[in-house]
Amino acid sequence: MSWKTPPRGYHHGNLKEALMRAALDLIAEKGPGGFTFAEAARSAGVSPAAPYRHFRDRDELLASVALRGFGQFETALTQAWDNGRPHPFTAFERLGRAYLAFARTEPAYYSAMFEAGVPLDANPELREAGERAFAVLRTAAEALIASTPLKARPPALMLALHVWALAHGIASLFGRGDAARRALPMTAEELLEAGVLVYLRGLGMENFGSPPS
Amino acid sequence: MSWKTPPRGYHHGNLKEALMRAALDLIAEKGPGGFTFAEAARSAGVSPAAPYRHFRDRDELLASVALRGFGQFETALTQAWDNGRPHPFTAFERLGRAYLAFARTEPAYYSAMFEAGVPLDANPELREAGERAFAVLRTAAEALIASTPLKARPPALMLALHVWALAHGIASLFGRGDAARRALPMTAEELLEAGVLVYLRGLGMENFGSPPS
DNA sequence: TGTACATCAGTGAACGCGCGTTCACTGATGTAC
DNA sequence: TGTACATCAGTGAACGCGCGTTCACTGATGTAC
Repeated sequence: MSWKTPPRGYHHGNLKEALMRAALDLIAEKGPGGFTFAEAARSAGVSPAAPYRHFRDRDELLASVALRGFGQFETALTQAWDNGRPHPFTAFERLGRAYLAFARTEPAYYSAMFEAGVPLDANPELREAGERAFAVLRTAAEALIASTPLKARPPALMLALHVWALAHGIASLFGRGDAARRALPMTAEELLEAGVLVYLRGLGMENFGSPPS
Repeated sequence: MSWKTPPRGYHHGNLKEALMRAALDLIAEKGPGGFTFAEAARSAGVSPAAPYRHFRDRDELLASVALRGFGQFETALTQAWDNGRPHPFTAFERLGRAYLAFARTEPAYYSAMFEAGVPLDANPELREAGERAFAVLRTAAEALIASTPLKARPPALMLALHVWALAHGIASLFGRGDAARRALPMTAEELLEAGVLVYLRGLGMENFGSPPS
Protein backbone atom coordinates (compact mmCIF):
# COMPACT_ATOMS: atom_id res chain seq x y z
CA MET A 1 0.00 0.00 0.00
CA SER A 2 2.64 2.55 0.99
CA TRP A 3 4.73 3.13 -2.12
CA LYS A 4 6.72 5.67 -0.22
CA THR A 5 8.45 3.51 2.31
CA PRO A 6 9.49 5.47 5.33
CA PRO A 7 13.21 6.15 4.99
CA ARG A 8 15.35 3.76 6.88
CA GLY A 9 19.05 3.73 7.18
CA TYR A 10 21.44 0.90 7.14
CA HIS A 11 19.82 -0.51 10.21
CA HIS A 12 16.27 -1.62 9.91
CA GLY A 13 15.49 -0.92 13.50
CA ASN A 14 12.72 -3.41 13.97
CA LEU A 15 13.58 -6.28 11.69
CA LYS A 16 12.53 -9.06 14.01
CA GLU A 17 9.06 -7.60 14.17
CA ALA A 18 8.94 -6.99 10.43
CA LEU A 19 9.95 -10.57 9.73
CA MET A 20 7.20 -11.94 11.90
CA ARG A 21 4.64 -9.75 10.20
CA ALA A 22 5.94 -10.84 6.81
CA ALA A 23 5.70 -14.47 7.87
CA LEU A 24 2.09 -13.93 8.93
CA ASP A 25 1.21 -12.37 5.60
CA LEU A 26 2.88 -15.17 3.68
CA ILE A 27 1.17 -17.85 5.74
CA ALA A 28 -2.17 -16.16 5.24
CA GLU A 29 -1.53 -16.03 1.54
CA LYS A 30 -0.05 -19.43 0.79
CA GLY A 31 -0.58 -21.57 3.83
CA PRO A 32 1.99 -22.55 6.45
CA GLY A 33 3.90 -24.69 3.97
CA GLY A 34 4.37 -22.08 1.32
CA PHE A 35 6.39 -19.64 3.26
CA THR A 36 10.13 -19.30 2.98
CA PHE A 37 12.78 -17.59 4.96
CA ALA A 38 14.09 -15.89 1.86
CA GLU A 39 10.75 -14.48 0.89
CA ALA A 40 10.11 -13.17 4.36
CA ALA A 41 13.42 -11.33 4.14
CA ARG A 42 12.56 -9.98 0.72
CA SER A 43 9.19 -8.68 1.78
CA ALA A 44 10.78 -7.04 4.79
CA GLY A 45 13.05 -5.27 2.31
CA VAL A 46 16.22 -6.80 3.58
CA SER A 47 18.97 -9.06 2.26
CA PRO A 48 18.46 -12.82 2.55
CA ALA A 49 21.20 -13.10 5.14
CA ALA A 50 19.73 -10.54 7.51
CA PRO A 51 17.13 -12.79 9.18
CA TYR A 52 19.91 -14.94 10.58
CA ARG A 53 20.70 -12.15 13.03
CA HIS A 54 17.32 -12.75 14.65
CA PHE A 55 16.28 -16.35 14.05
CA ARG A 56 18.37 -19.47 13.90
CA ASP A 57 16.34 -20.73 10.99
CA ARG A 58 12.96 -20.89 9.34
CA ASP A 59 11.52 -23.14 12.03
CA GLU A 60 12.46 -20.77 14.80
CA LEU A 61 10.65 -17.94 13.04
CA LEU A 62 7.61 -20.11 12.58
CA ALA A 63 7.69 -21.16 16.21
CA SER A 64 7.92 -17.51 17.28
CA VAL A 65 4.85 -16.72 15.25
CA ALA A 66 2.97 -19.65 16.76
CA LEU A 67 4.08 -18.61 20.22
CA ARG A 68 2.77 -15.11 19.81
CA GLY A 69 -0.39 -16.56 18.31
CA PHE A 70 -1.01 -18.66 21.38
CA GLY A 71 -0.50 -15.59 23.53
CA GLN A 72 -3.05 -13.56 21.62
CA PHE A 73 -5.38 -16.55 21.54
CA GLU A 74 -5.17 -16.92 25.29
CA THR A 75 -5.83 -13.23 25.76
CA ALA A 76 -8.84 -13.31 23.46
CA LEU A 77 -10.29 -16.33 25.21
CA THR A 78 -9.67 -14.90 28.64
CA GLN A 79 -11.36 -11.65 27.71
CA ALA A 80 -14.33 -13.46 26.25
CA TRP A 81 -14.71 -15.64 29.30
CA ASP A 82 -14.45 -12.57 31.55
CA ASN A 83 -14.37 -14.69 34.66
CA GLY A 84 -17.73 -16.15 33.88
CA ARG A 85 -19.66 -12.90 34.03
CA PRO A 86 -22.54 -12.37 34.08
CA HIS A 87 -23.22 -16.06 34.19
CA PRO A 88 -20.96 -18.98 33.30
CA PHE A 89 -23.44 -20.22 30.75
CA THR A 90 -23.53 -17.06 28.66
CA ALA A 91 -19.84 -16.48 29.19
CA PHE A 92 -19.16 -19.96 27.89
CA GLU A 93 -21.06 -19.27 24.71
CA ARG A 94 -19.10 -16.07 24.31
CA LEU A 95 -15.91 -18.05 24.73
CA GLY A 96 -16.91 -20.34 21.88
CA ARG A 97 -17.62 -17.44 19.60
CA ALA A 98 -14.28 -15.91 20.48
CA TYR A 99 -12.58 -19.14 19.49
CA LEU A 100 -14.07 -19.04 16.03
CA ALA A 101 -13.57 -15.32 15.72
CA PHE A 102 -9.88 -15.80 16.33
CA ALA A 103 -9.61 -18.58 13.78
CA ARG A 104 -11.41 -16.41 11.26
CA THR A 105 -9.76 -13.05 11.83
CA GLU A 106 -6.29 -14.47 12.42
CA PRO A 107 -6.12 -17.44 10.09
CA ALA A 108 -2.38 -17.10 9.76
CA TYR A 109 -1.83 -17.35 13.50
CA TYR A 110 -4.27 -20.20 13.69
CA SER A 111 -2.43 -22.06 10.92
CA ALA A 112 0.92 -21.52 12.54
CA MET A 113 -0.45 -22.76 15.85
CA PHE A 114 -2.35 -25.83 14.75
CA GLU A 115 -1.53 -26.72 11.19
CA ALA A 116 2.09 -25.86 10.59
CA GLY A 117 3.39 -29.02 12.20
CA VAL A 118 5.74 -27.18 14.52
CA PRO A 119 7.19 -29.88 16.73
CA LEU A 120 5.93 -29.27 20.24
CA ASP A 121 8.30 -31.77 21.76
CA ALA A 122 11.36 -29.76 20.97
CA ASN A 123 9.74 -26.57 22.10
CA PRO A 124 8.58 -26.58 25.71
CA GLU A 125 7.93 -22.85 25.63
CA LEU A 126 5.50 -23.27 22.79
CA ARG A 127 3.88 -26.25 24.40
CA GLU A 128 3.32 -24.31 27.59
CA ALA A 129 1.78 -21.44 25.69
CA GLY A 130 -0.65 -23.92 24.15
CA GLU A 131 -1.39 -25.34 27.58
CA ARG A 132 -2.15 -21.89 28.93
CA ALA A 133 -4.61 -21.23 26.15
CA PHE A 134 -6.31 -24.54 26.75
CA ALA A 135 -6.33 -23.85 30.48
CA VAL A 136 -8.71 -20.94 29.87
CA LEU A 137 -11.16 -23.33 28.30
CA ARG A 138 -10.70 -25.83 31.07
CA THR A 139 -11.15 -23.28 33.81
CA ALA A 140 -14.31 -22.11 32.12
CA ALA A 141 -15.56 -25.68 31.96
CA GLU A 142 -14.93 -26.10 35.66
CA ALA A 143 -16.75 -22.92 36.56
CA LEU A 144 -19.62 -23.83 34.31
CA ILE A 145 -20.01 -27.22 35.91
CA ALA A 146 -19.66 -25.85 39.41
CA SER A 147 -22.29 -23.22 38.78
CA THR A 148 -24.96 -25.60 37.60
CA PRO A 149 -27.02 -27.96 39.70
CA LEU A 150 -26.42 -31.32 38.07
CA LYS A 151 -27.34 -34.84 38.97
CA ALA A 152 -24.00 -36.16 37.82
CA ARG A 153 -21.04 -33.82 37.46
CA PRO A 154 -19.07 -34.59 34.32
CA PRO A 155 -15.30 -34.21 34.39
CA ALA A 156 -14.37 -30.69 33.40
CA LEU A 157 -11.44 -31.91 31.34
CA MET A 158 -13.75 -33.98 29.19
CA LEU A 159 -16.10 -31.10 28.65
CA ALA A 160 -13.24 -28.84 27.71
CA LEU A 161 -11.80 -31.38 25.29
CA HIS A 162 -15.14 -31.91 23.61
CA VAL A 163 -15.78 -28.23 23.11
CA TRP A 164 -12.24 -27.65 21.94
CA ALA A 165 -12.48 -30.47 19.42
CA LEU A 166 -15.83 -29.26 18.17
CA ALA A 167 -14.59 -25.70 17.80
CA HIS A 168 -11.39 -26.82 16.12
CA GLY A 169 -13.27 -29.13 13.79
CA ILE A 170 -15.67 -26.41 12.78
CA ALA A 171 -12.86 -23.92 12.34
CA SER A 172 -10.85 -26.33 10.21
CA LEU A 173 -13.69 -27.53 8.05
CA PHE A 174 -15.83 -24.44 7.66
CA GLY A 175 -14.08 -21.63 9.45
CA ARG A 176 -12.14 -19.82 6.80
CA GLY A 177 -13.97 -18.31 3.89
CA ASP A 178 -10.92 -18.26 1.68
CA ALA A 179 -10.52 -21.97 1.01
CA ALA A 180 -13.39 -23.30 -1.02
CA ARG A 181 -15.12 -25.33 1.58
CA ARG A 182 -18.55 -26.76 1.90
CA ALA A 183 -21.40 -24.30 1.73
CA LEU A 184 -23.26 -24.22 4.99
CA PRO A 185 -26.89 -23.43 5.72
CA MET A 186 -25.65 -21.45 8.71
CA THR A 187 -22.55 -19.63 9.86
CA ALA A 188 -19.76 -21.44 11.61
CA GLU A 189 -20.58 -19.48 14.75
CA GLU A 190 -24.19 -20.57 14.71
CA LEU A 191 -23.15 -24.13 14.08
CA LEU A 192 -20.81 -24.11 17.05
CA GLU A 193 -23.29 -22.39 19.31
CA ALA A 194 -26.02 -24.88 18.43
CA GLY A 195 -23.63 -27.76 18.94
CA VAL A 196 -22.48 -26.56 22.33
CA LEU A 197 -26.06 -25.93 23.43
CA VAL A 198 -27.13 -29.44 22.49
CA TYR A 199 -24.05 -30.85 24.13
CA LEU A 200 -24.58 -28.98 27.39
CA ARG A 201 -28.20 -30.02 27.44
CA GLY A 202 -26.96 -33.57 27.09
CA LEU A 203 -24.97 -33.03 30.25
CA GLY A 204 -28.13 -31.96 32.01
CA MET A 205 -27.58 -28.22 31.79
CA GLU A 206 -30.33 -25.98 30.69
CA ASN A 207 -29.76 -22.45 29.59
CA PHE A 208 -29.73 -20.82 32.98
CA GLY A 209 -28.09 -17.77 31.55
CA SER A 210 -30.81 -16.78 29.15
CA PRO A 211 -33.73 -14.70 30.33
CA PRO A 212 -36.68 -16.89 31.27
CA SER A 213 -39.08 -17.21 28.36
CA MET B 1 12.53 -54.12 2.95
CA SER B 2 13.12 -56.10 -0.23
CA TRP B 3 16.76 -55.53 -1.12
CA LYS B 4 16.30 -57.80 -4.07
CA THR B 5 13.93 -55.78 -6.18
CA PRO B 6 11.89 -57.97 -8.45
CA PRO B 7 13.40 -57.69 -11.92
CA ARG B 8 11.60 -55.28 -14.12
CA GLY B 9 12.36 -54.42 -17.67
CA TYR B 10 12.42 -51.14 -19.37
CA HIS B 11 8.74 -50.72 -18.68
CA HIS B 12 7.67 -50.47 -15.12
CA GLY B 13 4.30 -51.98 -15.77
CA ASN B 14 2.44 -50.36 -12.94
CA LEU B 15 4.07 -47.02 -12.46
CA LYS B 16 0.92 -45.03 -11.81
CA GLU B 17 0.08 -47.28 -8.92
CA ALA B 18 3.66 -47.24 -7.64
CA LEU B 19 3.73 -43.44 -7.69
CA MET B 20 0.56 -43.20 -5.68
CA ARG B 21 1.90 -45.61 -3.11
CA ALA B 22 5.15 -43.65 -2.95
CA ALA B 23 3.20 -40.44 -2.47
CA LEU B 24 1.29 -42.00 0.40
CA ASP B 25 4.47 -43.12 2.09
CA LEU B 26 6.06 -39.71 1.69
CA ILE B 27 2.99 -37.93 3.01
CA ALA B 28 2.87 -40.27 5.99
CA GLU B 29 6.52 -39.58 6.64
CA LYS B 30 6.81 -35.85 6.11
CA GLY B 31 3.32 -34.49 5.90
CA PRO B 32 1.44 -33.38 2.82
CA GLY B 33 3.75 -30.45 2.26
CA GLY B 34 6.99 -32.37 2.31
CA PHE B 35 6.40 -34.53 -0.66
CA THR B 36 7.87 -33.89 -4.05
CA PHE B 37 7.24 -35.23 -7.48
CA ALA B 38 10.91 -36.00 -7.92
CA GLU B 39 11.15 -37.98 -4.73
CA ALA B 40 8.08 -40.00 -5.57
CA ALA B 41 9.72 -40.90 -8.87
CA ARG B 42 12.95 -41.80 -7.13
CA SER B 43 11.30 -44.04 -4.60
CA ALA B 44 9.40 -45.76 -7.40
CA GLY B 45 12.78 -46.46 -8.93
CA VAL B 46 12.21 -44.42 -12.03
CA SER B 47 13.68 -41.37 -13.73
CA PRO B 48 12.33 -37.95 -12.71
CA ALA B 49 10.69 -37.50 -16.09
CA ALA B 50 8.70 -40.70 -15.99
CA PRO B 51 5.83 -39.50 -13.77
CA TYR B 52 4.83 -37.01 -16.45
CA ARG B 53 3.51 -39.93 -18.48
CA HIS B 54 0.84 -40.45 -15.82
CA PHE B 55 0.21 -37.15 -14.05
CA ARG B 56 0.21 -33.66 -15.39
CA ASP B 57 1.98 -32.44 -12.29
CA ARG B 58 2.44 -32.80 -8.59
CA ASP B 59 -1.02 -31.47 -7.79
CA GLU B 60 -2.71 -34.00 -10.02
CA LEU B 61 -0.94 -36.83 -8.24
CA LEU B 62 -1.95 -35.41 -4.89
CA ALA B 63 -5.53 -35.02 -6.04
CA SER B 64 -5.55 -38.63 -7.24
CA VAL B 65 -4.41 -39.78 -3.84
CA ALA B 66 -7.08 -37.70 -2.13
CA LEU B 67 -9.70 -39.03 -4.53
CA ARG B 68 -8.86 -42.60 -3.75
CA GLY B 69 -8.78 -41.73 -0.08
CA PHE B 70 -12.30 -40.40 -0.20
CA GLY B 71 -13.38 -43.57 -1.94
CA GLN B 72 -11.91 -45.79 0.73
CA PHE B 73 -13.25 -43.49 3.41
CA GLU B 74 -16.74 -43.74 2.00
CA THR B 75 -16.48 -47.51 1.82
CA ALA B 76 -15.28 -47.77 5.39
CA LEU B 77 -18.05 -45.52 6.66
CA THR B 78 -20.70 -47.35 4.66
CA GLN B 79 -19.55 -50.69 5.99
CA ALA B 80 -19.53 -49.42 9.54
CA TRP B 81 -22.98 -47.95 9.22
CA ASP B 82 -24.25 -51.20 7.69
CA ASN B 83 -27.61 -49.69 6.91
CA GLY B 84 -28.24 -48.99 10.53
CA ARG B 85 -28.17 -52.60 11.70
CA PRO B 86 -28.96 -53.80 14.24
CA HIS B 87 -30.14 -50.44 15.46
CA PRO B 88 -29.35 -46.94 14.19
CA PHE B 89 -28.04 -45.93 17.56
CA THR B 90 -25.37 -48.63 17.82
CA ALA B 91 -24.63 -48.37 14.12
CA PHE B 92 -24.04 -44.66 14.55
CA GLU B 93 -21.52 -45.23 17.28
CA ARG B 94 -19.79 -47.73 15.04
CA LEU B 95 -19.69 -45.13 12.31
CA GLY B 96 -17.92 -42.71 14.60
CA ARG B 97 -15.33 -45.26 15.55
CA ALA B 98 -14.78 -46.08 11.89
CA TYR B 99 -14.13 -42.39 11.20
CA LEU B 100 -11.35 -42.25 13.77
CA ALA B 101 -10.02 -45.64 12.77
CA PHE B 102 -9.61 -44.39 9.23
CA ALA B 103 -7.83 -41.24 10.33
CA ARG B 104 -5.53 -43.32 12.49
CA THR B 105 -4.74 -46.21 10.20
CA GLU B 106 -4.59 -44.13 7.04
CA PRO B 107 -3.10 -40.84 8.18
CA ALA B 108 -1.60 -40.21 4.78
CA TYR B 109 -4.94 -40.49 3.03
CA TYR B 110 -6.54 -38.38 5.71
CA SER B 111 -3.89 -35.70 5.28
CA ALA B 112 -4.26 -35.67 1.53
CA MET B 113 -8.01 -35.39 1.87
CA PHE B 114 -8.31 -32.73 4.53
CA GLU B 115 -4.99 -31.08 5.15
CA ALA B 116 -3.17 -30.91 1.88
CA GLY B 117 -5.03 -27.88 0.65
CA VAL B 118 -6.02 -29.46 -2.63
CA PRO B 119 -8.28 -26.90 -4.26
CA LEU B 120 -11.75 -28.41 -4.38
CA ASP B 121 -13.04 -25.71 -6.68
CA ALA B 122 -10.93 -26.74 -9.60
CA ASN B 123 -11.67 -30.38 -9.02
CA PRO B 124 -15.35 -31.29 -9.19
CA GLU B 125 -14.57 -35.00 -9.21
CA LEU B 126 -12.78 -34.69 -5.91
CA ARG B 127 -15.47 -32.50 -4.48
CA GLU B 128 -18.12 -35.06 -5.37
CA ALA B 129 -16.12 -37.83 -3.77
CA GLY B 130 -16.03 -35.78 -0.59
CA GLU B 131 -19.76 -35.19 -0.84
CA ARG B 132 -20.40 -38.90 -1.19
CA ALA B 133 -18.41 -39.64 1.93
CA PHE B 134 -20.27 -36.99 3.86
CA ALA B 135 -23.56 -38.31 2.48
CA VAL B 136 -23.01 -41.54 4.39
CA LEU B 137 -22.87 -39.58 7.60
CA ARG B 138 -25.88 -37.56 6.65
CA THR B 139 -27.95 -40.58 5.68
CA ALA B 140 -27.04 -42.16 8.98
CA ALA B 141 -28.13 -39.03 10.80
CA GLU B 142 -31.46 -39.11 9.02
CA ALA B 143 -32.07 -42.74 9.84
CA LEU B 144 -31.07 -42.17 13.42
CA ILE B 145 -33.48 -39.30 13.82
CA ALA B 146 -36.28 -41.13 12.06
CA SER B 147 -35.85 -44.18 14.25
CA THR B 148 -36.14 -42.35 17.52
CA PRO B 149 -39.26 -40.93 19.12
CA LEU B 150 -38.35 -37.29 19.69
CA LYS B 151 -40.31 -34.32 20.84
CA ALA B 152 -38.58 -32.06 18.36
CA ARG B 153 -36.79 -33.51 15.35
CA PRO B 154 -33.49 -31.76 14.75
CA PRO B 155 -32.35 -31.22 11.18
CA ALA B 156 -30.32 -34.20 10.05
CA LEU B 157 -27.84 -31.96 8.26
CA MET B 158 -27.04 -30.17 11.50
CA LEU B 159 -26.55 -33.40 13.37
CA ALA B 160 -24.28 -34.71 10.64
CA LEU B 161 -22.22 -31.52 10.59
CA HIS B 162 -21.80 -31.53 14.34
CA VAL B 163 -20.64 -35.11 14.47
CA TRP B 164 -18.37 -34.61 11.50
CA ALA B 165 -16.79 -31.54 13.06
CA LEU B 166 -16.35 -33.29 16.39
CA ALA B 167 -14.78 -36.33 14.76
CA HIS B 168 -12.54 -34.20 12.58
CA GLY B 169 -11.51 -32.05 15.51
CA ILE B 170 -10.63 -35.05 17.61
CA ALA B 171 -8.78 -36.68 14.73
CA SER B 172 -6.79 -33.53 14.03
CA LEU B 173 -5.94 -32.70 17.60
CA PHE B 174 -5.48 -36.11 19.17
CA GLY B 175 -5.93 -38.69 16.46
CA ARG B 176 -2.45 -39.46 15.31
CA GLY B 177 0.07 -40.85 17.71
CA ASP B 178 3.01 -39.77 15.61
CA ALA B 179 2.84 -36.03 16.13
CA ALA B 180 3.55 -35.11 19.71
CA ARG B 181 0.13 -34.05 20.76
CA ARG B 182 -1.54 -33.56 24.07
CA ALA B 183 -1.63 -36.56 26.33
CA LEU B 184 -5.18 -37.65 26.92
CA PRO B 185 -6.74 -39.41 29.89
CA MET B 186 -8.66 -41.52 27.38
CA THR B 187 -8.35 -42.69 23.81
CA ALA B 188 -9.58 -40.58 20.95
CA GLU B 189 -12.25 -43.20 20.27
CA GLU B 190 -13.55 -43.01 23.82
CA LEU B 191 -13.52 -39.26 23.69
CA LEU B 192 -15.56 -39.23 20.49
CA GLU B 193 -17.98 -41.86 21.71
CA ALA B 194 -18.58 -40.00 24.96
CA GLY B 195 -19.03 -36.74 23.07
CA VAL B 196 -21.53 -38.20 20.64
CA LEU B 197 -23.47 -39.84 23.46
CA VAL B 198 -23.75 -36.60 25.37
CA TYR B 199 -24.70 -34.77 22.20
CA LEU B 200 -27.40 -37.25 21.26
CA ARG B 201 -28.79 -37.15 24.76
CA GLY B 202 -28.95 -33.41 24.34
CA LEU B 203 -31.13 -33.97 21.32
CA GLY B 204 -33.43 -36.06 23.44
CA MET B 205 -32.17 -39.46 22.38
CA GLU B 206 -31.43 -42.07 24.91
CA ASN B 207 -29.41 -45.12 24.18
CA PHE B 208 -32.16 -47.26 22.73
CA GLY B 209 -29.64 -49.55 21.13
CA SER B 210 -28.03 -50.79 24.32
CA PRO B 211 -29.58 -53.66 26.21
CA PRO B 212 -31.85 -52.40 28.99
CA SER B 213 -29.99 -52.24 32.25
C1' DT C 1 4.35 -67.77 -38.39
C1' DG C 2 6.91 -63.88 -39.51
C1' DT C 3 7.74 -59.16 -40.45
C1' DA C 4 7.02 -54.10 -40.59
C1' DC C 5 5.47 -50.56 -38.25
C1' DA C 6 2.97 -47.58 -34.84
C1' DT C 7 2.48 -46.65 -30.27
C1' DC C 8 3.67 -46.53 -25.75
C1' DA C 9 6.42 -45.89 -21.48
C1' DG C 10 10.39 -45.24 -20.14
C1' DT C 11 15.67 -42.79 -20.21
C1' DG C 12 19.10 -39.41 -19.17
C1' DA C 13 20.94 -35.09 -19.90
C1' DA C 14 20.04 -30.48 -19.49
C1' DC C 15 17.95 -25.98 -18.05
C1' DG C 16 16.54 -22.28 -14.98
C1' DC C 17 14.99 -21.32 -10.49
C1' DG C 18 14.66 -20.22 -5.69
C1' DC C 19 16.04 -21.67 -1.41
C1' DG C 20 19.03 -22.04 2.71
C1' DT C 21 23.27 -20.90 4.36
C1' DT C 22 28.17 -19.01 4.77
C1' DC C 23 31.45 -15.47 4.60
C1' DA C 24 34.20 -11.42 4.87
C1' DC C 25 32.71 -7.00 4.84
C1' DT C 26 30.87 -2.29 6.42
C1' DG C 27 27.84 1.30 8.02
C1' DA C 28 25.55 2.74 12.31
C1' DT C 29 25.16 2.98 17.17
C1' DG C 30 26.55 3.11 21.85
C1' DT C 31 29.97 3.90 25.40
C1' DA C 32 34.29 4.86 28.09
C1' DC C 33 37.17 8.30 29.12
C1' DT D 1 32.07 17.97 24.27
C1' DG D 2 34.89 15.23 21.60
C1' DT D 3 37.26 11.17 20.28
C1' DA D 4 38.53 6.21 20.03
C1' DC D 5 36.83 1.99 19.97
C1' DA D 6 33.75 -2.11 20.56
C1' DT D 7 29.63 -3.97 19.27
C1' DC D 8 25.81 -4.61 16.61
C1' DA D 9 22.89 -5.27 12.47
C1' DG D 10 22.94 -5.12 8.17
C1' DT D 11 25.18 -6.10 2.95
C1' DG D 12 26.07 -8.62 -1.20
C1' DA D 13 28.32 -12.16 -3.42
C1' DA D 14 28.80 -16.83 -3.55
C1' DC D 15 27.97 -21.88 -2.89
C1' DG D 16 25.64 -26.30 -3.29
C1' DC D 17 21.26 -28.38 -3.59
C1' DG D 18 16.99 -30.34 -5.10
C1' DC D 19 13.08 -29.39 -7.59
C1' DG D 20 10.07 -29.04 -11.70
C1' DT D 21 10.09 -29.39 -16.37
C1' DT D 22 11.66 -30.04 -21.37
C1' DC D 23 13.66 -32.58 -24.91
C1' DA D 24 15.23 -35.83 -28.26
C1' DC D 25 15.91 -40.41 -27.63
C1' DT D 26 15.11 -45.62 -27.30
C1' DG D 27 13.63 -50.08 -25.68
C1' DA D 28 9.38 -52.81 -25.29
C1' DT D 29 4.85 -53.98 -26.67
C1' DG D 30 0.99 -54.63 -29.60
C1' DT D 31 -1.04 -55.14 -34.14
C1' DA D 32 -1.95 -55.41 -39.25
C1' DC D 33 -1.18 -58.11 -42.89
